Amino acid sequence: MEKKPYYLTTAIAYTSGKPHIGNTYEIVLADSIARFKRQQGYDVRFQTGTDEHGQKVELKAAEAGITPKEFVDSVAGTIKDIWDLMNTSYDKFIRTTDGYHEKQIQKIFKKLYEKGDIYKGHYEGMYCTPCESFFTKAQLVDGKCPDCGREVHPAKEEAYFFKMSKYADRLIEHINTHPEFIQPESRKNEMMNNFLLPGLQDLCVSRTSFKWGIPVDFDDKHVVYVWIDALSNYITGLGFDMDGNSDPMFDKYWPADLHLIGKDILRFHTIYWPIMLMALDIPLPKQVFGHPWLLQGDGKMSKSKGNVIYADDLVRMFGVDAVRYFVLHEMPFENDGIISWELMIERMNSDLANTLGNLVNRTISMSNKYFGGVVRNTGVKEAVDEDLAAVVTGAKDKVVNKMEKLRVADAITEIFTLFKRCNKYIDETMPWALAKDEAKKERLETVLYNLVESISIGANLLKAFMPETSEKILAQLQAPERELDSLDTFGAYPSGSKVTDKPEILFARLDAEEVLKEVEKIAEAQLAQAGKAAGEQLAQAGEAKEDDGIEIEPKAEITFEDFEKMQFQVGEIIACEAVKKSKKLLCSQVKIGKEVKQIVSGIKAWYTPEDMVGKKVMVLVNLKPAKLAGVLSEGMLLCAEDADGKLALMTPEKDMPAGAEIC
RNA sequence: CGCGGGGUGGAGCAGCCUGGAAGCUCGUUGGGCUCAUAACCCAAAGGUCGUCGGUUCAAAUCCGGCCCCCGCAACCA
Repeated sequence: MEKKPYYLTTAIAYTSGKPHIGNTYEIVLADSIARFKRQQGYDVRFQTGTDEHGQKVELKAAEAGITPKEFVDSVAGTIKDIWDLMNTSYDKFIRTTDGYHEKQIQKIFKKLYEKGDIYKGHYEGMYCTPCESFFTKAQLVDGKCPDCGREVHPAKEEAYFFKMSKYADRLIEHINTHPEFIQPESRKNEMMNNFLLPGLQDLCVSRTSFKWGIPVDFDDKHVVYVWIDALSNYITGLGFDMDGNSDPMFDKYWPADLHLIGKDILRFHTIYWPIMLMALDIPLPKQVFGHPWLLQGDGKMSKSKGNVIYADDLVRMFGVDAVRYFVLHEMPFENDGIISWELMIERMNSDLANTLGNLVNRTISMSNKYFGGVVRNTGVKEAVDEDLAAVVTGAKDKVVNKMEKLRVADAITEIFTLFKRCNKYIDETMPWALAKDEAKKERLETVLYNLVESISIGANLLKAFMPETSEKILAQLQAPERELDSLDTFGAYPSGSKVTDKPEILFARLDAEEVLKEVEKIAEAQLAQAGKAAGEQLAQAGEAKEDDGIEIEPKAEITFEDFEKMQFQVGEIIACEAVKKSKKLLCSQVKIGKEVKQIVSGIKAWYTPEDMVGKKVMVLVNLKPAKLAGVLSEGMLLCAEDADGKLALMTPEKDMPAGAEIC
């Protein structure tokens, strides 16, 4: 019988640095789905990879003093190592710097251009000539180039645009007629209401401001911008060819059954990508699942706080399958999940060591103790056996149903319900009591047989999620691997088999204190590294500071003339209110000399309007007025900002009258 | 009135679409057991299901107002 193809992909990881556990979650989730589908008899193709172009990579490489290619080779290697460490079974690891990919991107771009869906236009904004860069007004720092601090001027940059709106109606129709297309469904409204229904903007699909990208072959000033480049990996990785000479694999696996991505890039996958495919006359993927994030409980992960959790640290301390179990189990379907070392330890001890590991261990020990390891089904049944068998044989369908809905965490829970039932069965039957009575010996044999059989079924179900553990359990029980479909029948364990005489501890209980001590060491190492990097930057800036001063990008030197252009004065805040419709803005009336200026500032998170009134602050007064959230702002209140983005207003050290010049 | 998600025993979550005895995991307390990794099994305590109001014989669930939290979008001059 021909196996049904199943093609699933993860997002390709951006090669700007080492991925933390949150990034790693996606590949593990995808892997469990891929393995499960294989178990169900599908011909699975599972693709992942790296997105390697773009300005950020170009900059990071320059900082490191190596070529972009050298940089991405190194980071892609790290990413692949972590994917392999997590024991993920991808069939294809694509890199957007792969030759075949780049070639097809150029063809796709050209095709879209010839078709008229991509046109040459202009990107308007503020241009910094020396930096050859475009900025929106919002990106400017004090009206100047954010990179070099020099003057910018309004200009147009040539760029290619994709006519998104042309396909919008077709896409809306498709989403409405395919409710399963966007998962979870709650996200569907967000896409519709926010982007599709208000009308799509044409998408800028090329850049001239950096070089590290795939050149547009008919206009080599331009490189293809991320959308077309990165998204297309899903087809180029199958050997798609724009000229019609696609690899047979493409016809076999496309359209993809599932794109598994983070919820943050849902928009690109449910709007831009489908529209691109429509323009190319390629069928759309069947489903896009925007999974939630795995977040750290105590604030954002940051290297400078030393609290970044990486997969390799976790694996070193807990083992691969424990980490797989944790990320899969802890992640709910729609909301973000939380990871912390404490939670990790708790799961490890309670679920893995106690419920599962101990169950396997006590079962094997009893077999050895009472029957020299030989497990026989003597058929001496009692009523309790039926409930056990019902729970055990019912697990398969439950797991299949959960997986059908991509409820991976729930699927795992079902399997552990099975193991818990086994523990209960031991108490119900009390094998140690049976062992004391020679007449109950055969009953005892059946009890142990039932346990071994139940655990075998559970272990087989566990295969997709914790492959190594599954294998270990089956090996210790001398149990054969079984087809998924057969796991709803009880009694397939070959009677008379002999379990191992030396049961290996599957998951050792961990002492929380000891683990947390290790964690301290990791944190210190991270801090040291962050400190080192910071130190280097400080040295470069030539202004070494004490304690934990923060570093910012140094700007280019300015002349006194430049400085003189700016006028700073002391202002007194005489009234202040929150700007409605805005989360961050406060609108202050600032008395400066005789004048009163209205100034809007993004400091609502740190000051209440009441706090503000009466304060004397430092004001940049001759900044060109602008509207913020619809409110006119005629200057800027100066603030100090720390690494976490906390702000503090600058106030004169001694009392000064409103209007006093600051120079 | 930009879009969306959420507020359920100490912690983390399910239940809400398709109203009808408030559930799961962990933790706590008491008990049981001794095969096992101080594990396993049982029981108990603990919740006005954010808040106010409406519909209904009946509301965590449906409807409306309000208060908080979190994403996205927009501006953090």
